[in-house]
Amino acid sequence: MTETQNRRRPLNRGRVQAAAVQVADRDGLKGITMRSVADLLGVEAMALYRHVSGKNDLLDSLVEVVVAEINDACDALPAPEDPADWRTNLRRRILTARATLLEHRWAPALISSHGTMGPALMRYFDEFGAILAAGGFTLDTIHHALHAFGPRALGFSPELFEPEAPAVTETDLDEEAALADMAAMAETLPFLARMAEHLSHEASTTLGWCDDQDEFEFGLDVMLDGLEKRLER
Amino acid sequence: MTETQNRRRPLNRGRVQAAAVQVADRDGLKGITMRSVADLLGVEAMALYRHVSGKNDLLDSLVEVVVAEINDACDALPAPEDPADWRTNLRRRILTARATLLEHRWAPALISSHGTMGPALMRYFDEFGAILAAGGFTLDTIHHALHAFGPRALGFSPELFEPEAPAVTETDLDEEAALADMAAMAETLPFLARMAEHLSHEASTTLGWCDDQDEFEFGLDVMLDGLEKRLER
DNA sequence: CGCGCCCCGTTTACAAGGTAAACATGTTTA
DNA sequence: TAAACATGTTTACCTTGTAAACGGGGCGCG
Repeated sequence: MTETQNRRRPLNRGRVQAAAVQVADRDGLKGITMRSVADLLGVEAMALYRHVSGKNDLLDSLVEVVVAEINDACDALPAPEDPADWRTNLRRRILTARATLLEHRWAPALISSHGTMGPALMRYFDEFGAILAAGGFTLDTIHHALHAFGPRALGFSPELFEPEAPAVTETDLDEEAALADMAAMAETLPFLARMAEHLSHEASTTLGWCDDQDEFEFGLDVMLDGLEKRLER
Repeated sequence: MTETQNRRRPLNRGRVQAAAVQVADRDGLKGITMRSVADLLGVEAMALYRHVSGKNDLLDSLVEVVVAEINDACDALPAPEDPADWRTNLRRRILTARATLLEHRWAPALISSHGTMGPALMRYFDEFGAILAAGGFTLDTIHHALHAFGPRALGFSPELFEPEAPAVTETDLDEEAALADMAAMAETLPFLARMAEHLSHEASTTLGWCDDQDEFEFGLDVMLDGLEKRLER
């Protein structure tokens, strides 16, 4: 019966990519394995090599797949009311990209580690730059801005400190140890100690310690403010 | 004779880390292999496991090693003239960190991919935050700023588009093909086409297309400007 | 002094994963 | 219909991380 399905749907690059995306969505980036992707397709690992030249090629192509999705989402946006309002237009585009990425949590890491610039990425940046140009920035400034944004242009910012597996069961936050930590910290890390205390006091206002979306928008707006200052008039 | 040297210098965590750094400096991150590191030490791979709990542990610890180096460099800096001049002080610290990272080109990728927060990193951010605090920022704003800076706080910004192996020999920039590309690009990517042309015209001013250091400082200053605006008075 | 224990590196072995090469089978073309 | 081709399978190999058992030398304790 798997055979019947195989006959029905012959393999092709698109199906391989789609399967890889599915695997990544389920098991994360490390879950992507020639064999795991092949399994999902009911096929042997070596079969994939007819359609991708190797794992690297597959991974690179996944970046393009995701960015293509982003482009689609951006295309679906209503046309900007005021083309000269670069700030609103850029912000909207970036947050749209972010929304798409949130459905593929593994994508940021992939994008960061694969410095390839395919057609989809180019198109994204073409329109990105066009928005800035419409806002009155010079080509030079735009060029710098593209570098300055970095991954933020695509809607994510690499977090230096990601918990990965927080998993602190209630019972194991040992009060005593925590206090000892605090005391030690206050000595060697006076500032962080102050901040930790401050944050724990108002922790109730936000969900968890740091709301990713909030942090992202804060950083984005800082960037936009800084850029605005460079708009010569 | 290797034996003699082994007897002379018994293995320990520090030497393992140092060897790993050396390998990475030479062959890049992917060059770090239990066996390659062991080889460099004149030892078998499994010997490393007495001092490191696994490759992951080794890699994590390398982050700390590098950041410790950064901290040393920052400690060697003369004391700030004006503690309230957060902008100058922060800028100096960040650029010092960057200078250190430039000697370990592999470090940024490592740091980005290992979301661990060891003592060295904590110390770095402790002083980082302290500078902002001395400048008059609220704890909340500082917290946001730390997120907003992200890797830039350590002196690097993830480049979305890294050439990796530029390697365009003079003979193979086929004039004809290049023009065809340009034409095709002007159609589908009008903005990038404009920018490419503009940049190629003034390419002589900077070395190569994009000067990393310049780009970095531009982004940094944009960020600082944006932050300055959030300094409530 | 000698015996046993432990520190530390070695040997051996295996599993996971990428991929080359030969092969089989069905489809298309001459 | 036979040859060429496309597509997936089988086998096999290599690299790399790591578990487990081993060995030997130095040090403390009887």
